[in-house]
Amino acid sequence: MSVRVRFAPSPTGALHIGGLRTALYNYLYAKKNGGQFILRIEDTDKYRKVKGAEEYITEALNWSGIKPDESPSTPGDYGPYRQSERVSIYHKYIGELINKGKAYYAFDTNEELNKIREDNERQKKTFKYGTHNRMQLKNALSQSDSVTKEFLKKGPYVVRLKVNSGETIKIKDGVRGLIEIQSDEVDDKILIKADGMPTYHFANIVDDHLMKITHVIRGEEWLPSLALHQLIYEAFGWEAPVFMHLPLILKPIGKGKLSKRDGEKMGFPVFPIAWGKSRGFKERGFLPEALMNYLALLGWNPGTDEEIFEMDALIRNFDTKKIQKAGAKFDFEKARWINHKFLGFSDEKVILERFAEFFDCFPERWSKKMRSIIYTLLKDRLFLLEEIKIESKLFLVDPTEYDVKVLNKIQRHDPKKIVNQFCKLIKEGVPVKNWKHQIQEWNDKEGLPFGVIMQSLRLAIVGNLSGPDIFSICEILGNEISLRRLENFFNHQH
RNA sequence: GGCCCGUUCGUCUAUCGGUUAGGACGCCAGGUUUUCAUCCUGGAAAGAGGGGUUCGAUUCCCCUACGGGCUACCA
Repeated sequence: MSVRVRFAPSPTGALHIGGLRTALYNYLYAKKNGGQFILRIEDTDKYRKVKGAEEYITEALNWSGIKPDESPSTPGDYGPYRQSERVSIYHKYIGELINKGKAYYAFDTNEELNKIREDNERQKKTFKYGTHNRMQLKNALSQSDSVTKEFLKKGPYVVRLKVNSGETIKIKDGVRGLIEIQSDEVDDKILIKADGMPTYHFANIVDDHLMKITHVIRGEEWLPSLALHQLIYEAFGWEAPVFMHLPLILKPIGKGKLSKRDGEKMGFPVFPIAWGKSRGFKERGFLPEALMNYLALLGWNPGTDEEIFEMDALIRNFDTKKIQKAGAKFDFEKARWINHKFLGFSDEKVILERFAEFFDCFPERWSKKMRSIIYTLLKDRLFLLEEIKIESKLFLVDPTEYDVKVLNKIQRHDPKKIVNQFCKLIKEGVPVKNWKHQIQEWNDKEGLPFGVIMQSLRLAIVGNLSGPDIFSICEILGNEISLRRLENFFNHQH
């Protein structure tokens, strides 16, 4: 049987890296086993549905290089599966469960149940709709058929799963091994809501069955629902897929799982691509394959010391046996480092073209060749593509201030005199590649420490002592601008 | 509170009962770069605690502690 996996997000907002990682693991598993990966939008909650979220998910996955292998068979529809479009299917299957006596209608209102919940809480008890109290509540089991019929006519109603008492549910999890849960811990969960929509639990199982999903790889937050899901499979008499629950991605500092809001708060992205005002990994200058590499390593390892993997290597090496059990804290620094590595071995031309938006800070007059030269000069310094903007600033803006500390340190060697000497070189038309030699000759008489000469030049050209090779900078700047900067320094009141 | 899952350097992790507990990020030091960064070399840094099982436990079992998740007509 061919491996079929799915990623099933609900469109309640942007996908964050936790969800993305789940998608990635599913994708890797499918590709590793020559199976199919499908995308299913779980939009059964019309109140929480967020406009644009589905499009976001599709785009984010696309950017990440995770492409679904299948679309609904509806003509003209190339999008993902949507549960909202499959409501009639769920209705058909809930009928089956009701007929089998595995599910039943219930009529308790939200208010009634909330009141009981509150009362229970005051007594420090947990309310569970189930064997021990369902006969005291308003449903098809506790009422006569004629009363039920009337309620059904009036509506609204829900459908609940009938969970038996005293059973031990045993399920094997591909990551965690055998998990045992007492059926009394599972309540008679609602399968069909009052608005006629299925709950996640029900739609999920029906779809996974119908779509012939063989492996369910999802976040650990679903582990408590596992028994319920197993029970639904059993109620239908269906074979359950293999479950694998992934450890959660945790906040880098503080408590709890990483949330969508942590992004802006902590200064690192949590979304693959921009969502509203918050910039994503894409906008910060991550190569998608670098992000995938980092995400893959967050909760999984290849069992070797190797850490840098492109997608095909990820697929080749992926092994669910190596999935971690404990939650992992998100580490932005490491993600940056991996991106730096990818930048390091990526072809410059490809970067220039594929990530053109990061070179928008370059003036139009700069030729292709010029851009390439500058990027090459900057490349080793970059961790994120967004840094190009800051790193390239020194080519665009003449310094107006000079690092005072450095100035004080070299003052006694008369940096102006040194700078003036470089001015002379330019005026005499000496090419940059000969500057070093010429200035050394000049210095034979002066006897200055060579470091001071270099520092003076750098200070005059960029204003401080950081940045790439100063001669390369002058070469790129050209004689005119270099001379201007040197003269500015010369005329500056220090 | 109840239920479930988890626990190796600060972080991500390796370890099929016997290891000087390995690697990576970050950090520190040195080198290269006559700057900074990159890069290279080196260093500090870990088995939550207590009981078992065993000739021997980081590794297997139990308890405690701590961390996480769930506890909706949300997913």
